Amino acid sequence: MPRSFLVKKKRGACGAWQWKEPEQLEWKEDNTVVSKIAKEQTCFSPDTQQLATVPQSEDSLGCGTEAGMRMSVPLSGPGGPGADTRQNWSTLMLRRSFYHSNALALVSRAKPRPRTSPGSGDFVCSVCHKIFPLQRMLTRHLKCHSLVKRHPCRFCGKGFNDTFDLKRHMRTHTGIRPYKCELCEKAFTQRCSLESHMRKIHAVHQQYAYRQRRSKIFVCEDCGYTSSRPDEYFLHVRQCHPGSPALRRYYRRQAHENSSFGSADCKLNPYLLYSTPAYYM
DNA sequence: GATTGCTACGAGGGGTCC
DNA sequence: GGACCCCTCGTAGCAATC
Repeated sequence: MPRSFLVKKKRGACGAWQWKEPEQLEWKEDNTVVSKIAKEQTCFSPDTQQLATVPQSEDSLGCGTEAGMRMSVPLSGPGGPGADTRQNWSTLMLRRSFYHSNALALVSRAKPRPRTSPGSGDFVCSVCHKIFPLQRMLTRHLKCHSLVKRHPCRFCGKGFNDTFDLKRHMRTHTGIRPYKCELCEKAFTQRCSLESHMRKIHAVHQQYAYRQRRSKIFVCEDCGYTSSRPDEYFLHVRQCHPGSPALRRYYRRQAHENSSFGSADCKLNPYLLYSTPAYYM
């Protein structure tokens, strides 16, 4: 039984949000989920910076293939499933406001435009006219204009463009809070929440520069175990969750490195585990 | 009603793999 | 070059509190 069934959901966090009926979702063969909300979609006009309702066919949902951003804004589902989450998780629905907030977020994000004219070598989004220095950044950005979400949540069906976003979202179901305050008993799902808490409640200011990478912590998404040491983390995963995808990724990497260095079985060597750079996982 | 603290999430930046 | 992975910041929305 997934731990998500045991998560106590604050009504405010989810109940007030609007969800979408599951039958309004279509699961594609590649395990992506796409809204079946049909004929009317909300479109953000980059020219007027306003939302408009436009007809839409599903064919136009391709990533960056059509001019104009399309966001689905289903308007049904009074009350939402927030009150039902404890009773029937199997009918969890996508939040209506997920799409709505997406649209609004893009409206708000459309305002700051640090660069208005592309230089040579820049890549411009044909939908929102944002400028990116690298092609791959534009390619990835175009996914946010698409309704196709390649990483669906197996609990609630909500889709994400990024695996990290999905992993982060899954903590709302599993209740795992890896970021623990050392000065009180509180724990948080995200580092920024902990840092905000430390700053506001304990007046502890982080000694990090803007966008500076923090010290890596390893989080077991199966049970919530955390460690700042990769050897401890992998030993835990190997002992408690031998089928973990994280472990399989680690083994793959070890196999790759073994083939490079010609060494024999070292994937169970804790010293080698410890030598694994933190960013490998 | 305003403020505060927290949750959740979108999305850009960057490193690495295939 | 695209995909993957992980990081960060910014912010909307909510409940609790003032």
